[in-house]
Amino acid sequence: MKYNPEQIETKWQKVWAEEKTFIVPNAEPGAGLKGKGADATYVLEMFPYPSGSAHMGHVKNYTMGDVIARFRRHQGQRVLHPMGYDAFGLNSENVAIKTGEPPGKFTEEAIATINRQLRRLGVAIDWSREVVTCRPEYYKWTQWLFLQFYKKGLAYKKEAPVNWCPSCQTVLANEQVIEGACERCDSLVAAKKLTQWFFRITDYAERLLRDFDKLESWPERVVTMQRNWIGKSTGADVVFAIPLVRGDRGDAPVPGATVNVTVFTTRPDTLFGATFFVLAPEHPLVEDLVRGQEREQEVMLYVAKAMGTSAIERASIEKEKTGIFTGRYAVNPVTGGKIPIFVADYVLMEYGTGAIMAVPAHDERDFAFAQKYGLEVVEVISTPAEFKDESGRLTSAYAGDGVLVNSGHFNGLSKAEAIVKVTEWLRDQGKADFAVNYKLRDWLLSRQRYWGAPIPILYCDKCGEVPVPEDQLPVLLPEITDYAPKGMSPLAAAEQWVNTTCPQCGGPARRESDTMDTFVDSSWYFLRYASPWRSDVAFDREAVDYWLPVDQYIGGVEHAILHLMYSRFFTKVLYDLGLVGFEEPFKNLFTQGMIYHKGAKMSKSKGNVVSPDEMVAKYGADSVRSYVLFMGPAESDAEWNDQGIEGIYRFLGRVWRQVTEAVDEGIVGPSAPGGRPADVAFDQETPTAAERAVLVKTSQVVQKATVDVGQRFRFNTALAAIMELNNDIAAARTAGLARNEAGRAVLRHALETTVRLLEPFAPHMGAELWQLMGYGAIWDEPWPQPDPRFLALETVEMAVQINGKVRDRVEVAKDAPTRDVLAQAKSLPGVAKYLEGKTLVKEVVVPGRLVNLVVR
RNA sequence: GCGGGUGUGGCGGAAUGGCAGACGCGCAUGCCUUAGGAGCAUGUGUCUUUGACGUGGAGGUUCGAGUCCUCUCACCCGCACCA
Repeated sequence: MKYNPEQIETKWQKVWAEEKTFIVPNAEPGAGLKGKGADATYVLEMFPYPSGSAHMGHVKNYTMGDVIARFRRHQGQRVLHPMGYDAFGLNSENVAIKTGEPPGKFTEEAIATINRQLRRLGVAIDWSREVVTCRPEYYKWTQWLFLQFYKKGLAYKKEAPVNWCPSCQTVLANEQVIEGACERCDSLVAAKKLTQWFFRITDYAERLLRDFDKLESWPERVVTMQRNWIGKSTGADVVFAIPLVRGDRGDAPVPGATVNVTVFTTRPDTLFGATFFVLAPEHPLVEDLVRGQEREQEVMLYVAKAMGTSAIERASIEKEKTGIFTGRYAVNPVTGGKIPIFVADYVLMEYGTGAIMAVPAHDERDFAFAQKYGLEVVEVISTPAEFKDESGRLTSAYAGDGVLVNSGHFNGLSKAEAIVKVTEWLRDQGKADFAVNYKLRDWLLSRQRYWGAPIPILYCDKCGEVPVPEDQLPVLLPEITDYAPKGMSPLAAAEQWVNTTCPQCGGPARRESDTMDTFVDSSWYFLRYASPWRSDVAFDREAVDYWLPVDQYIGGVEHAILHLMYSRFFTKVLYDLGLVGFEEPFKNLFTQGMIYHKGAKMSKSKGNVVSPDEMVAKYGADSVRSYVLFMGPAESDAEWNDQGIEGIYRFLGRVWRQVTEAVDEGIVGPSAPGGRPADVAFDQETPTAAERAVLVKTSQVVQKATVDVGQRFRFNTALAAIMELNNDIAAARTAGLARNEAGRAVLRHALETTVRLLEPFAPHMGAELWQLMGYGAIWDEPWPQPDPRFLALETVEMAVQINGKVRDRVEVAKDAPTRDVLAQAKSLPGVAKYLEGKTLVKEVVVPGRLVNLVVR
């Protein structure tokens, strides 16, 4: 019987669908369950964005999750392994703009395609829990969650300079801007001042940092990336006074009157060296300071120019810093000295207060600026000579440690001491306080696009901003005909939909026409899986308590910040709202590497796409699944190799042949003697050396595969071990192990074990061979256990080294005493000749491994 | 610039401080076959081959280093004027 993957795979896929094999009910309601079920495991892969069809990256992602899910089921866990679609978003909308067809149509077609592909891959998914974010039964609850955030003051509207993508015709979150360009289309992002909706994620900055401790296993680099993104720095807020001058407020300034500006600094210890002051071009104070003053025109011209410069250009570090003197001065709060105020584009309005104190001696950027504009440089931290020229002038800024100098009564303090002392001193005068600053900005969630969940807010002339009452949810997307963006959401043009009545006063009201960022949809989908059928709540609390948090989350590293941080934020808010009982949604995270082909990421434009459908048609799902995991460590990027899958296909063919032949020979299968496979224990008194070798190999491979799959996620080495086992079985059969009953029993055990270990990777072949062996549902079998009696061979071959070089080998009993091993080793002819006439200095014996004799 | 990572045969990759190159691909030779992008067997790091050398490079620790430490080079990823 030839291995025919197509035939057996469709056969078993049908069985799994008809028998609802992988549909896992929730625990009985009210079964007294509180909290996570001891037998509950939640394995989740990031759900796909349905843009056409699944690619090899998806195949790898979902296969990996499937292997883990099937493995844990074998270990006796109830496994929640659901699937859904992140179905709102620009891709479908752009198709709609081109074709004029509703985006939902394209989306549903893509979903049907990916659905079919995943089923054809044999992924063990509970399809009864499918979640699709663009369907009203889902986005109703996205809107409901928005309203909960809104009620808590965590969703708010404000006017702010935002990132505008001129091509996508919508605003973007900070996280979606990569090097000044739109992450979707690479267009240069422009700064635009607009009124937009935000989530107050900055309120959670500290907890997002702190709760990394609550995670079990996340890749270090993902944590680091989030940490950097949140960008916490500690220091002080320091108030600088700017004396008013003639023309500021009426014509006669009150003597001593000032306007105060706060700056954030991480280096309050260097305050004595603050020789100038800089405002960002966008800083509102700039206009006030120069109004009616001599330099007004010049400064405002500079401001206009700076604001017209693209974000990338401005951010480019190579670019020379520019700036302009305002003609005004600020008072250094520690020295009382007047320092000039500049406007410069190296100061960013988005960070801190948009104003800085400049300490050129100890800050590289300030130093460069001071050099260019001939500003004073005062050393206040003792600086090593390498940073100075012969005359003792600083040649570059020194940011390192040192002792304070030129700093009045703080002289002699260390940097760390001074940071505290200077801040305290100023705090007592009301001029400073300790402060923490974050790089993280609030999450801009509104989008001027059609294909998203409408923001459930109304604007009434009388009542103002009014949330849509919960019982009126969902706010359905209206059907429209023109999807093209025009700088406003296409929804704004749907007059019938936009114009509505105010639920509070009954008067006319207009709907918010912006929709939500799709990352809102994906920030809670993992909760919906617990009870997607509930139409009365977003999720069933008891079911969520039972299944969540997610035990193993798997996806691409490209979501390290966006999706993963937003989901963490959502979970914390829901925790604060009392809606869930945990603060971190994903206990363990695994980020898989990408699959490349011909040296590049697969993409249609490069023409280097390997189609999963074609590969499945040619080699079968089992081969494709096994190959994507055999390519290399799952977390590494890997290059697709057509000959590689060929090799795996041949391997599966060899297993197939090996087992079917054994069935024909009556070694395994209904006609073979023996009981249930799980009971096979090997009770022959003394196996022969050949039998023992196979038994030992089997147990060792069970042990390795269990650790590799269950703990290390090293599927490639697990498969390699199974290949070794299969090779050894083949060799043993060739050598005549099947000659007698004992040998046949050993072979039977080894073959059955091979099939069971291979089954998570190649579930169809596993099911088919298991059936041919006369057994039932392999997916419900317990995972094989190694037999402790057969974890090591009776004798081991040890290397014998002289001075670290292998000179001979010795065969000894596995637990031979060191003394005997040494004696045997020394008597070896290949060793004795090196010992002759030398002094033995040291003897090292590593049991079971090697002997090292050090001679001189 | 800062942070993180990776460098091992012709290729993908294995190796709790203990015999470097498991497993797979490719290649070679032979067998089988009407045929082979099938199967089987054997071999396959390099070299000046009784042996020596080999994990990007240079040092170090150790009886012993791909693995630990120091320096260095190359490449990749993330952040990037963050005060």
